[in-house]
Amino acid sequence: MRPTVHDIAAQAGVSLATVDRVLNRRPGVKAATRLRVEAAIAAIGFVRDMAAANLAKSRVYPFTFILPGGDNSFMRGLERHVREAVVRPASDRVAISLVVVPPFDGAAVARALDAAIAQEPAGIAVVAVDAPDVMDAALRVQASGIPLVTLVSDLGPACRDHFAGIDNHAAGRTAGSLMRRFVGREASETAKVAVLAGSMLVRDHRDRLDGFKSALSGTCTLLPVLEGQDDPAATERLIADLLAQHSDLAGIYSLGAGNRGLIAALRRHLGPRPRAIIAHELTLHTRAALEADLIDAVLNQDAGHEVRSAIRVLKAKADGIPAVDAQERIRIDIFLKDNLPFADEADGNALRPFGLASGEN
Amino acid sequence: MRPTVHDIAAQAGVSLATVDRVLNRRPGVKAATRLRVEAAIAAIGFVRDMAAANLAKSRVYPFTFILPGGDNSFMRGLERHVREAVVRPASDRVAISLVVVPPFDGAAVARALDAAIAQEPAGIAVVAVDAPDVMDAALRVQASGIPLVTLVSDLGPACRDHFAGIDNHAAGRTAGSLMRRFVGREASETAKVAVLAGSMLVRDHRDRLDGFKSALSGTCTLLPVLEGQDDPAATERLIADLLAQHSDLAGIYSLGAGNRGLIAALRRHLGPRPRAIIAHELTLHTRAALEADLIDAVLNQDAGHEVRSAIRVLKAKADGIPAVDAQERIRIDIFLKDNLPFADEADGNALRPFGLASGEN
DNA sequence: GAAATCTTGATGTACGTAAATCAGAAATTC
DNA sequence: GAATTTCTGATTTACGTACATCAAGATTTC
Repeated sequence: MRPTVHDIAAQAGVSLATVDRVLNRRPGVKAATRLRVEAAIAAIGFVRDMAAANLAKSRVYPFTFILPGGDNSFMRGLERHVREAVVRPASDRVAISLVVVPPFDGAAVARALDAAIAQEPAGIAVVAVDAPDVMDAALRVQASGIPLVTLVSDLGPACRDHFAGIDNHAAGRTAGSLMRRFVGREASETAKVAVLAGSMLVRDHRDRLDGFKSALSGTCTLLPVLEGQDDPAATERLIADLLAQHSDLAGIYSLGAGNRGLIAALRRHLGPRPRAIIAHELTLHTRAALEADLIDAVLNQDAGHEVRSAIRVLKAKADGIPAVDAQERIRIDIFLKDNLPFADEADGNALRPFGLASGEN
Repeated sequence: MRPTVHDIAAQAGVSLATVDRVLNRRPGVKAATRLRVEAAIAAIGFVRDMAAANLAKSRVYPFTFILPGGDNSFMRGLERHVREAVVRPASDRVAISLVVVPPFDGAAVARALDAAIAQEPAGIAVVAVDAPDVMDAALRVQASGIPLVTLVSDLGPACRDHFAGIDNHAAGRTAGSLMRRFVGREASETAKVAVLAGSMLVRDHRDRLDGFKSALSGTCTLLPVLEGQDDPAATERLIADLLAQHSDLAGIYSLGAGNRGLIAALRRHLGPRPRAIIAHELTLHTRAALEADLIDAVLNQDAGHEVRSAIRVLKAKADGIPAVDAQERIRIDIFLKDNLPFADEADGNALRPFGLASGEN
């Protein structure tokens, strides 16, 4: 049996009340006594039962999550993970309210942030849009003393307490390394590689492109970046034109959303496809494309990890404990056809048993 | 505030005792009443507070973990994660005793299993050695009604309740796919690829080799498999000889331990190294080799995930709840130089704050 | 030496659930 | 209709911690 507060009291020869005062840093304990108690704690190796402590405190952490709406598969998966966290009771004592705003609408995000401030939550997590009014709203959040975490898409260190997402420059480099190797050395310098982005206005996409370029660094010829604006039909046309014009295209890097259009164009395309197609985010679509050999690799950020990490960080901030950033670094997953995880782990289409949280990683 | 058992009782118009009987599947409740209570649970969206439940149960699950000793970096990382679970109090109520046995010693593993049986734990996890006496001991464990989980290395479905490890055939296929693409198409058929194994007597290694071959399927010429027997010096000589004899070697797949010898040989080697070097398990050594461009890719299984998964499964078995296998599937991570996680996440050389579990993913 | 302050002990309630006990009520059997 | 059996209610204790209150002892202050 693990030692309890009673054991500390016995060991230190003090009362339970005194142990409690020491443990919870309450005043009214002589320095000498405090040392005795702390020695006893160390001696018997006491660790506070957080579950019991939280139960006794019956403290709840009201958090607000702000996500973009729309039909982006990744965002919908993210939303599912947030909803899962909403109903998960596991010693978390977290009460999450979820706000969905129109996608790519900075003003809407800013309004949602201001509305959240009024609710006085213990923390806010937001999928940010890189716009001035959002940054202003973020500064207002911080000014009101509410911890703020950006999710997936960052705003820069000045506007938030923590970023729960991947290092997008590293993701771009990873894509570049894969591209370089998949394309092969022989034709490398003359090999044409295209990049498909949603919009260069989003910070993540810019970072990925920078990383991609730096990893490729002169081994390939980069065509001008195509911007699909997250519109499947437009993206499909762009890619179809691209394939028609460059029959010798060596690779495509799709660094944002818009995979549906890309995949549709590839599926329709006759003749040999480029040697290397690399995309982001494992969804039903990219998964199917991987399995059908339409795509070669998918880089992924685990939405579930990001949500749980955001919650952990917010809780730590709310308690005034510094978050251990190294622990909260989100990994960049690489998936080939061969190492695909089960569908229900990757995206949000399978239900879990009632009241059970997912297997934590 | 979240609804509690009291709210269910009020809503269903029954007593607390009856709610408890329904919740904990105790007998003595009429079918009709049970339905009423379940309807009330669904109606008010009750979810059991697991922290409080575990506290009240004050149940502990004594588990025994049996790991191989030796200086294998991966196994030491695994041991660290087990030790971490030992001191983790978080609502787990798990009491783990850790047994370290000599590596590659089937008899020792069998003895440890029998010794564990005598302790009557609620479950046993073992890094199995694929030997007849181990299988016999495993069967004795099962005969005594103790749930058994194999960790990292399997024994086959007949001898255990669950395997907490990666699909090694899939891992081999993944390595094969990467190899094929890294080597390039032009020289493919004549490209020579070597495989380095610890010993073909271990099941995991055989599975990986099979998967590797199937993914390569005639696109490369496979040299005879080298067996380094986990001896760094011997492995280094093998690789040095290999590099000397085949100056046109296109790739090396190191499918087991012995990476230290491989890396040492590569570091000493003068002249161009093979285009593609792929190894298993992210350790300090493979990490450093990746960063130094001595290795191109590392496949990894997350030891922390495996340990936590094993604990979850053992607990579920102990409670008579069927484990949800899909949730417990361990992923095959691919790491390039560019998407390396922080050092202390990958292997076991950084200490975590006292009493804090790792981020779970 | 009396008053004020600081320190400690003793005790009780609370959190949400588990589990046990005992007493009735209802349904079933003969 | 009496004797069983099955079901349900009421109540209590416990888990490990937090937190508040009151009393009393120890120490300091003037």
